[in-house]
Amino acid sequence: MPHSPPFPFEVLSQADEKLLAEAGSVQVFQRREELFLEGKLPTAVYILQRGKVKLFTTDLQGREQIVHLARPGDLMGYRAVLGNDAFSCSAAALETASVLVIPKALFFQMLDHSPALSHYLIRLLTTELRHAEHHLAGLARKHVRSRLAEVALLLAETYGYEKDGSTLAVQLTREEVAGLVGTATETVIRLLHSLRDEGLLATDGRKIRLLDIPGLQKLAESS
Amino acid sequence: MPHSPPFPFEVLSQADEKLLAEAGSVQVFQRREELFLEGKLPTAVYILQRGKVKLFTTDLQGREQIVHLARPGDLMGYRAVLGNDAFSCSAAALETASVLVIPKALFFQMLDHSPALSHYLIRLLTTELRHAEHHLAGLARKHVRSRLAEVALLLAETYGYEKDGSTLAVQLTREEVAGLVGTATETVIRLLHSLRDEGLLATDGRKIRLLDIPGLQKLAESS
DNA sequence: CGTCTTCTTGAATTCCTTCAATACATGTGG
DNA sequence: CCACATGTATTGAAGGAATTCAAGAAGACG
Repeated sequence: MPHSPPFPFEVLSQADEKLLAEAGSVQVFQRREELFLEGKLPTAVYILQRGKVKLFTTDLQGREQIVHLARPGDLMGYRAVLGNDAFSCSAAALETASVLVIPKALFFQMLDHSPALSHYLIRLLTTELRHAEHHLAGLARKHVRSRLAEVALLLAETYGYEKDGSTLAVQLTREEVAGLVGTATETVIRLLHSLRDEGLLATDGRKIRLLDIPGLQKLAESS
Repeated sequence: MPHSPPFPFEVLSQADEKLLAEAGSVQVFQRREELFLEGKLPTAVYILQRGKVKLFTTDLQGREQIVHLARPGDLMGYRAVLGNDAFSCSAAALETASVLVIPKALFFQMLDHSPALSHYLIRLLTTELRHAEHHLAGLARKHVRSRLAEVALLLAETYGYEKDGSTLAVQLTREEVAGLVGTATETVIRLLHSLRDEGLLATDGRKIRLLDIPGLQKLAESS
């Protein structure tokens, strides 16, 4: 369900934009490179400019639970900064990503004299919270099978399709899909096959084609 | 994990406080009475003054998933209002609750000329989002057994204890506990017995006494 | 080409759900 | 205050869903 409104450079004053250009920096991360780590103290907020990034927590057994998928325009790390707290999750690039890094002090400065930015942040947080709660209610009650269908639709909604109009424009390992669904890698594999057998989707390595969206939606709603 | 900072009347200007006194109204709800319903359009935000309230969604099979427990000082329904959207969950009193009802227009008015209120809301949303994500990661991966231990600790953290210092100051039906944990009522019953047999807690009807908090914490962390 | 990661499959087991039946509690109207 | 109706709690048994472990195949990558 993560699809937050993109960061609105429009809400920034000219002065802020200038500050940003001076104090902010653009960094590039390759697949698997980490932008920041769960438990560390934040020094900046991050705006994704190009590429794809996953936000995830790691449990004691070393398994990843992905809590958010970011796309260009998304603001990351701002919760730790706002709450003056350690990062509650880690962030890593899913594919080459370029990121605008805004030092903490600058972010607060901008926040202080921009009511528009405050209001934007409130909207953003509201959206994310709604998604988190929806996700939560789903995880608690639905079978893994339904959740997998939901994740397939989520990926489509978040990153869209290739030119063919049906192949997901993001490629994840089975393990990463498992981290999204909240299940074991083996279960993802078996259930992907099961959904394939029912004609809901097709797989080719890490490529996934959605063949029957209404069918997937129905499955995602059920159980 | 819901324990948001209480609504700070201090951040309100004198003018706002006056408006609130004039346009706001206090309503009392008995146990099971609903403050608002999932899917309906909001007309107000709600500040809990006394009592306990659950926020929950209902799935197709009619099972409730509790997404938040509110306590005095908590603001409710503000997300639907902010997002100009239908309520994403319902709210019902767990015990007699008195609630300050603030009409939507008034809330926006207050928000518009109070940066302090904006900043407060940002903090509030940040806190709730962190809790939601933590809850989410837990639900996805942990066994029901661990989640039940977590819920017991959550209830203690949220509503505290009776005078004896160990009995939870909130009484829920087994079904409500199941709605918090995300499981079936029967499973809650069986696992409560199992935790009792291990000396982690004791039950007497709907009263629950926590006997071994470190033990419960250890269990909640694991699996 | 060989190594390392990722993917796949099978089998056993655990955990949890569901259904069904019964006990207990609670509260209401007579 | 009792009798009954309703809602809640409990227990057993059967079945199903998903995890775990183990082992092998396929793919990626230097």
